[in-house]
Amino acid sequence: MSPRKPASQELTKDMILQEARTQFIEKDFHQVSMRNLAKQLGCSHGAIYYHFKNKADLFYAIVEEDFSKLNSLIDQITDGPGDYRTKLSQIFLCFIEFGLNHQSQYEMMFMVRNTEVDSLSHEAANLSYQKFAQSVQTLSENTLAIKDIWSAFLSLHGFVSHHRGYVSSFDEAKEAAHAHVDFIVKALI
Amino acid sequence: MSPRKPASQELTKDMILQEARTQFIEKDFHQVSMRNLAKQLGCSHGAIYYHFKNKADLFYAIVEEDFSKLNSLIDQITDGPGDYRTKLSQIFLCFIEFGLNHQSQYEMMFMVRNTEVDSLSHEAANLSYQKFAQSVQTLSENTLAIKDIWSAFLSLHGFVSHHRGYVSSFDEAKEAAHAHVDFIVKALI
DNA sequence: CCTTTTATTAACCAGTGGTCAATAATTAGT
DNA sequence: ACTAATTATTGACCACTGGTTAATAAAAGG
Repeated sequence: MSPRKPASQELTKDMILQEARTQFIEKDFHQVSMRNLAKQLGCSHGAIYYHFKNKADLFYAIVEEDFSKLNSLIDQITDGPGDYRTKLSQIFLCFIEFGLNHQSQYEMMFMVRNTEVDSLSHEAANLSYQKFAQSVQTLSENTLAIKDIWSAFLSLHGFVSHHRGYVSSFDEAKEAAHAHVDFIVKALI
Repeated sequence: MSPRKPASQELTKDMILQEARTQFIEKDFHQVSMRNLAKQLGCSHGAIYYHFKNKADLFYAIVEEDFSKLNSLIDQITDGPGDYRTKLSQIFLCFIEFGLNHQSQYEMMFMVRNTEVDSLSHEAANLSYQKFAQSVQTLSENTLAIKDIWSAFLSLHGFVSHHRGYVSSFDEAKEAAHAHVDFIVKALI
């Protein structure tokens, strides 16, 4: 009713992000609506627009945060123990695991073709690939061709983008993922 | 104004399909709206629902027709001249070419995860893969493992689904496509 | 010529992302 | 403590979306 709530009930960016994250697990970017978020948060949908420029901006904040975690994971594997080939497989599996355990984020980063989202996620997706490619490259001590690394990435992308929606987590596609990674490594080495 | 137009101006399924096809080249399933189709056709959007059950039904008619062309192309290559390895590459390239020259159709068939569309396209996508897998299998004289054929398919899918939206036709990704196909064949044989 | 079938419209429904003037709660300044 | 400025929220609005349906005019059939 009142145009501003008392301080104890005030909306924060974190509250919005938390609710958005919750819904983002079950639904994708297009299925989560600002109005339903507002309803769950007990505010009007207009209030969200005070904290975030628009829908893409809100969800990109989530995507960005999660993808920085993926970069850390890749670093951990690259700098960790194990031989070249094992590490390579680990990175590939890690990418697939991330994609299937953060399906909405993956979709927004690598699949949504949308003028609103593009400006944000296009750059971030590129950066994420750079990270991937650089790790693979250094790991192979520059023996791999750039175009082959790119093909490997696209092949991983194919696996994730196909299974998205058909499995609810990486575990359900674990075996298939291992087989696919073996396939890619075979082409690569 | 009048509730029914004179016979000369009556709407037909073909007119709707034609307009939908035109817009489907430039926009994807979600970007083409029934209302805009109607506007271009000079009718009310309700009229379209007399000819098609719903939006998914209308666009699936287009997708179905185009994908049967893909199946024919694969057959042509399989039964045509050339050695095993050349044919294999040809089929892979053909799949990519089709995907990038019919991007909206490809998206609806293999990428849209939507309850309305799923029931229709899920089955058709499966059938299309069956065709692909069977051709590759017979071509290799049953020397290839089923899981490897599946991996090859997913790798092709990764190429198409990545380039969708970034290139406007196969030609713009021709070189990259050849490199990617070589990559896949390397893993396969 | 009358009746039935068929194709169309326009109003309607529930939903979407996004904007904005009005305004109440909070904070800053004196 | 009082006032002025700032800040956060609402709810009405806009222009869209897919989809449904009663009314009805044109066409077809008897």
